[in-house]
Amino acid sequence: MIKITFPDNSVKKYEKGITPYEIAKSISNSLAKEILSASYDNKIIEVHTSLENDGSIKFFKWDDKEGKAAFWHSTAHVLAQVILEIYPDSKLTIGPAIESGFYYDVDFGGHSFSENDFEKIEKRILEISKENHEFILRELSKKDALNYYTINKNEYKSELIENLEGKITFCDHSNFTDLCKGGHLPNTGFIKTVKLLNVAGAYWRGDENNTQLTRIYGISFPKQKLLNEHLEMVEKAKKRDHRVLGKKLNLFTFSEKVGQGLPLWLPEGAELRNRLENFLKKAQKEAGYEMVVSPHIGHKKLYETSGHYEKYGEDSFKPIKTPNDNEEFLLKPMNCPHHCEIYNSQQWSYRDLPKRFAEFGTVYRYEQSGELHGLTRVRGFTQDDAHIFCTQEQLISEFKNVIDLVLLVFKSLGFENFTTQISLRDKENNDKYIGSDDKWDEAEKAIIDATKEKGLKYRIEYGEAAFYGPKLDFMVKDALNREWQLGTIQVDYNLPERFDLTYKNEKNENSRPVMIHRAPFGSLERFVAILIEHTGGNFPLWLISKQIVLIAVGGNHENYTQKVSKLLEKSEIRSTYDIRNETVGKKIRDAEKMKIPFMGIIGDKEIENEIISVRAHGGKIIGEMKTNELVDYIKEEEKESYN
RNA sequence: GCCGAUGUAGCUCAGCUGGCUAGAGCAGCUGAUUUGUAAUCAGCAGGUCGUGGGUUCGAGUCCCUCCAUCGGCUCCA
Repeated sequence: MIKITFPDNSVKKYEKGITPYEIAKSISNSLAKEILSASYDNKIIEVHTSLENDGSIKFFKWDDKEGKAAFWHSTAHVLAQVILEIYPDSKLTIGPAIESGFYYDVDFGGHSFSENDFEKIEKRILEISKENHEFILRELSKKDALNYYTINKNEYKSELIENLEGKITFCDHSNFTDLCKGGHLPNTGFIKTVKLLNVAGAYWRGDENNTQLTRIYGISFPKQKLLNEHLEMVEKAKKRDHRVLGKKLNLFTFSEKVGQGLPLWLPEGAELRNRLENFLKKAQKEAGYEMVVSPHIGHKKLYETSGHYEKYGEDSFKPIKTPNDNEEFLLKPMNCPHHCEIYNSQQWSYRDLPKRFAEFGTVYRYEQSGELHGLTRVRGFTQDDAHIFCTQEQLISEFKNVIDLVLLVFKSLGFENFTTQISLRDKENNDKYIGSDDKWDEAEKAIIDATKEKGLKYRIEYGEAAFYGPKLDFMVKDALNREWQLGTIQVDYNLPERFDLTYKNEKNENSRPVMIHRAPFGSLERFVAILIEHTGGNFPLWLISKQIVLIAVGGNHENYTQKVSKLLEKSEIRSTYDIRNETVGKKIRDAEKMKIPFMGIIGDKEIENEIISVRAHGGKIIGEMKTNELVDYIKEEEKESYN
């Protein structure tokens, strides 16, 4: 007998060799029906795995992350089976579950695979699923495993096995077998509906020098209803897409003639963007920053000095030449070299530090065409950049101050669900980094301590640091759950060296300052994009371009309406009016579509009593008020909208 | 850059297997209406069907090139 502990800490004795599925069944039939996966001593196991020792068990259902993972991974197996059935010459590689669904990477050889192939595959997956094949994991020696894929001519699987230690496991179901570490459904019968979503190219092992495989994405569910719900959710999310809303709300546009990845800000969008800039300018001024301005191009030598030309020159826009071809300039891909030269324009004492130079600097980078994405990935964008030049001793406190600034920005705009990523050096491969180990250790420790102290949720990524220093990034997800980096704080030991930046220390000796790159928004473009998706276009009152629209009843009350609108504007309420010859209903509908927070109705009754009938976006009636009351009301609401 | 898909009016879309002057709704313009909390009615105008080439008696529809967009991969100073 073995002792098995349950999540509620109760312990029961079972025959040795019992499986999680049998245990579930012993508790109740309905539980057994719902069990998708299980773990034993916190290790994911198969529901048909025999338990030989004491341990603690957990069952996973559809509502658990682990349950979904088993479900989707198992579906990937059936997908693979069908692919081999239809395309016997194709080679399978890997097929994991992902956050929402699964994929399988396949080498189809020369065959071109497209969405047109989906239907027959989906149909066949469901046919097989209905046959209730059990997933059975079995162990093989490395030799036998390699042998299997030598016979079946699959060098991808062989490569995977070569890199595995210990026991190799295969998973069988129906007539299909696949190298697999485990984590499956009891049987295929659970899969009631499957939808293949798209085809993509993906390089073997994520390396672009390797063969490009065909990746098939899909998702499956235990009930048809769940699939429908999922598809509805995706449709809904698409409506929040900043590219869709940006068009509807007249915020920005792109033009083929201007060029890809080069956004054009329309008046409403530009106003919003200006307001964001002003907000940050004010906060930065309070935090001791000084604004600087630098040109959009810089001499090639500047970037040779900074090292950027050597590292990225090939992938950049080509240099601009002078008419006599004697000199070359680059569109600036970053602001730091300029700011280094600003620092270098005079001599500093340790008493002057830290210097904090800030600029809304527009930069140009040649991003690969396939990478461009609305406003989140563009070729010309404006960073809310600043560079802090400080002593090594000041680093920690400066770093913390920057975190505070980023948090202020995020809080004011209602970003609550962000995560942070600390990017450190690769532990093994230390050569590619610039600067002494001591300084790196100190800087890395400073970042980790500061992040912990501020109580931030963080994950550490080794090897993700820039070659010049470690960094802390603030990540936020978009409408479709894709993660984007917004704010960033980076420590830099390289540029002060390359630009020979100095200050006089207490002993009147030249000392090297440390540099911090930081951008709370990251870029105005990406930030606005994510802001659009977060708010669904319902921007906070302090930020939105038009706070209220005054709607004249009929076409007749235009003078009074315009007069009130001007009065509001004088009191710094951002007001507009609608005196078109249209019905009130129509004008309200239009204002609703443009997501204007407040609507003020003005007709005979209002003119007579010198009041305005106010309605909020979404239909809530605020009530009737005098102009000055309305001003106070909106101002109060605006204050609250800062969070 | 790579894999796959898409591109028809300002916007959202229809146009089946190639066949007379390419359609609709919204937006726009004109007129009527002077309106009370999410669409008043009527009329008009608007398209070298992304670009360039090809196949065909005939191309929005089939093939190729390029451009752009979308979903991924790689990349992201």
